[in-house]
Amino acid sequence: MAYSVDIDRKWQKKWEDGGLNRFHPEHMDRKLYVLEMFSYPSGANLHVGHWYNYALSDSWARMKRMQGYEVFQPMGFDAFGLPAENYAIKTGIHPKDSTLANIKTMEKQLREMGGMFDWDYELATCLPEYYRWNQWLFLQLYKKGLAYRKNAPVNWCPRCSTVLANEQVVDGACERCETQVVRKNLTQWFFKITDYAQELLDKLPELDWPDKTKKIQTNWIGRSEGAELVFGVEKDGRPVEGPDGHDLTLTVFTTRTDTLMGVTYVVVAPESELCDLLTTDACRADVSAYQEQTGKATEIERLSTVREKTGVFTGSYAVHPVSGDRVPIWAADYVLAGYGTGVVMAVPGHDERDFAFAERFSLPIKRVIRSADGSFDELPFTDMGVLTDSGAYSGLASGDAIAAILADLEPQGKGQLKINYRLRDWLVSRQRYWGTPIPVVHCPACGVVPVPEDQLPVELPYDVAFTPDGESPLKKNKRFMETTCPSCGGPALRDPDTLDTFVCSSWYQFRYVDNKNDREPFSRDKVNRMCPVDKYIGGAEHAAMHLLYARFVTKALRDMGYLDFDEPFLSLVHQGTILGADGQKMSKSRGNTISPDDYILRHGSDVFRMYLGFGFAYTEGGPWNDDGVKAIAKFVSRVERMADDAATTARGRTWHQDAPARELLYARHYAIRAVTQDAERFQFNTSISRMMELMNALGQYQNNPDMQPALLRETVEDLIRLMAPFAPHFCEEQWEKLGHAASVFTAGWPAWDPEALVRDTVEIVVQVNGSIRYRLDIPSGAERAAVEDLVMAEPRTAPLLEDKKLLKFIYVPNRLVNLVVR
RNA sequence: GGGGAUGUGGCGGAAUGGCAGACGCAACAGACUCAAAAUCUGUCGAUCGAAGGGUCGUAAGGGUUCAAGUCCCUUCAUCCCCA
Repeated sequence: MAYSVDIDRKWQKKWEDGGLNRFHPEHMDRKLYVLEMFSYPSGANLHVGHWYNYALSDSWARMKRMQGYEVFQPMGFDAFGLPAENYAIKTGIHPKDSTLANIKTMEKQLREMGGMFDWDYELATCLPEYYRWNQWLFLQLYKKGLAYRKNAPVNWCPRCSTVLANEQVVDGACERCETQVVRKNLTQWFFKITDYAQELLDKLPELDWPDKTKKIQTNWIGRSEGAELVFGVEKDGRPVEGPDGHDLTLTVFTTRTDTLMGVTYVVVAPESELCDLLTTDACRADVSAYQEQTGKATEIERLSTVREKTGVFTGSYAVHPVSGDRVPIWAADYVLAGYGTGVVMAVPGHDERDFAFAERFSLPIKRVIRSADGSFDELPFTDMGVLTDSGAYSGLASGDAIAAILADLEPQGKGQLKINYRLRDWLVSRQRYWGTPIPVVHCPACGVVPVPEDQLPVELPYDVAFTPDGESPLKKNKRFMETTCPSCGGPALRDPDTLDTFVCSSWYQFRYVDNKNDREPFSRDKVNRMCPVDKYIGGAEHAAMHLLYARFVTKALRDMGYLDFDEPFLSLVHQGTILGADGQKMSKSRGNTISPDDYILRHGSDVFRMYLGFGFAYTEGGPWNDDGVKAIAKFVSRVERMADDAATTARGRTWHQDAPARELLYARHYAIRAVTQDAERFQFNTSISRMMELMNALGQYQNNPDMQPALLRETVEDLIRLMAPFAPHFCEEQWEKLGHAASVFTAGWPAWDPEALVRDTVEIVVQVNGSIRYRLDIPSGAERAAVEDLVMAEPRTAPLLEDKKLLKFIYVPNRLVNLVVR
């Protein structure tokens, strides 16, 4: 029977009936946890991106299985989130109904893909069996002081009067009604990831992750070493009383304490509370107008260095900590309230943004640094250098000046070393319906009261009006909202917000291993034995948030005693993106999408899978090409014909090593080694190339008059085993045809014989000053001296050295000789 | 704006600092065929040469090295990410 989708179905059924994909916890010593990022159950069918991620990771896992590992490869669904809710708003279909239906379809398609998933370990985050443990996690973090509430700005659409997620804001406007979005403060829940900033940074080097992903995390965390300096404040000629009753001071964070004597003004973020405190009555109107205007700008716009600088004088003055000079305090939106202290000392002579701002508003610009080596140092000069015009500090190098200034300021309480992180705490509140309810109760008498663990889950009600009209949808459901206080028993209200879906995905890798546990989120013992995940595969778009959140939660769980390791994912691979045939991102509006189903019906799922493996560098991706699919279909049918031929020749007969046999043996073991090594590092395209070469060698050998059937057959069987992870249904069929009763996946992975890879002679190139002059056969593995004799004795060498002096003889074993002459 | 990548034949893509273009597609030629398809064989970076062979060639320009697609600097282009 020629390979087709029917073969797929035959083997899918056999695998299911025979329990081939079961994970056996009793073989824990050989366990390998292979995890693909779970998917969002959107739309109806799996798209090419799902296939690319899941099918090829599955191939890798299948290879590991053949190599003797007990592979744990679960699958599940990241089932809460905005798309289902937006879909519901548009169509009226309840998120729960659409999500559960989508999951059904996706499960079916994942089976049809031939994935080696053990469905006993499936999970879906929108089910109470799962999200009750999200709530549990929230409560543990709350107990530990790692979950807290504070005011934070949200994107607010005044027209829809609702909160928008960042992805719902398009060019500063609401994606639904195109109204300008404003920033508004709301009390929200945060996880204190910043407590772990340093460890998140420190543990990165030991992870087997792509360098660029580590770099993204490093930048995201954004550690900078600097100092906090304290300025005094004068408003209308008098000190200002701060919220604590003491005289108000301004603390700034700077990495350039050496430029302190160049400060000519100070800037506060317009949205900060400090700004209101500092504004004088005379300036009140201007500042208020400015605050309103600036509320519309996004952070990215505000931090841009090319954008026209805006700002307004607050009327107050800062008192310089060293000179005691008074400098004006401005409000300007290039300073953010959420970063550092929300106050910046402006040194226009040595900072580009301060310089642009000072020019725009005619503020003084003062040089206090010169280049150390006298090189060009036009202002703004932002490099380190030597201090000038800085009083007692003049003449010091920047580094020394920082130490000297801090040494002077520290005793007065006006300055100290400080490490600052760009990372901010994780905002987990969402004013949305389709998510995990936050398990706290707001009691008029007791305040915020956590729901006792034995009352979890706080179930998400089904019957909710989720059309947006300005409030969290849950707020309108009286039966949900109205409850009694667990502490005093009086009437109280539930929290109407839900948790960010990144909470679900921050710990799912632990739930998989114990997904049916109804007493705890997971058994500590099981997780310690099964985790961390050995190989994690998913899109690079999660390089910052998801991966950072999961790392944080792992560390928090460790510190609370629920598990005993530091990192959730030891080794990480990102697959690339498959583009449309036009080289553009696939999208319905461009009409360049590829539907896997059509190809699978026509060619079988293995041809589709193999094309994905062969046509792209896995971590790069690239444009789709129909011709490439045909090429694979052709290759698969060549292998099938070869297997047919081999199956008809008797097995078990011996063969001997003659010249053609040695050629084939070389090709065979070369392929085994290359496929093994390349597939190991997710180089599926070159792995498949090597299989094609082996197939070509088999074709040659088959036509040789001295062909020995037993060797042909043996070699074909090796090819089938090498191909099995990439074409699992097809290879099961061929394996069966070749007379094997058991699955090819129990047949073991072929081993290469180093002996077969040693050839008698090798061809090297002979170069003169780096360009190739001729090629020469030498005995394989020859000593340097022997090669030198051979080359110097070679008649072709003499003319190359005529009138020249041989300076150096370079020999790279078995590759080349370079004669360096003058 | 910042951060991260990428740039190699007509195309997808290979190359631990050591023979650039593996493998495949497309194209061309041949075999088989009444013919076509399928299959098999060969050619296939540019350029000069009848040929042996030579010269040039990995976005552009510089540099390090006996040797650079690979390492360093500058420029250009494209793509991705930004709580």
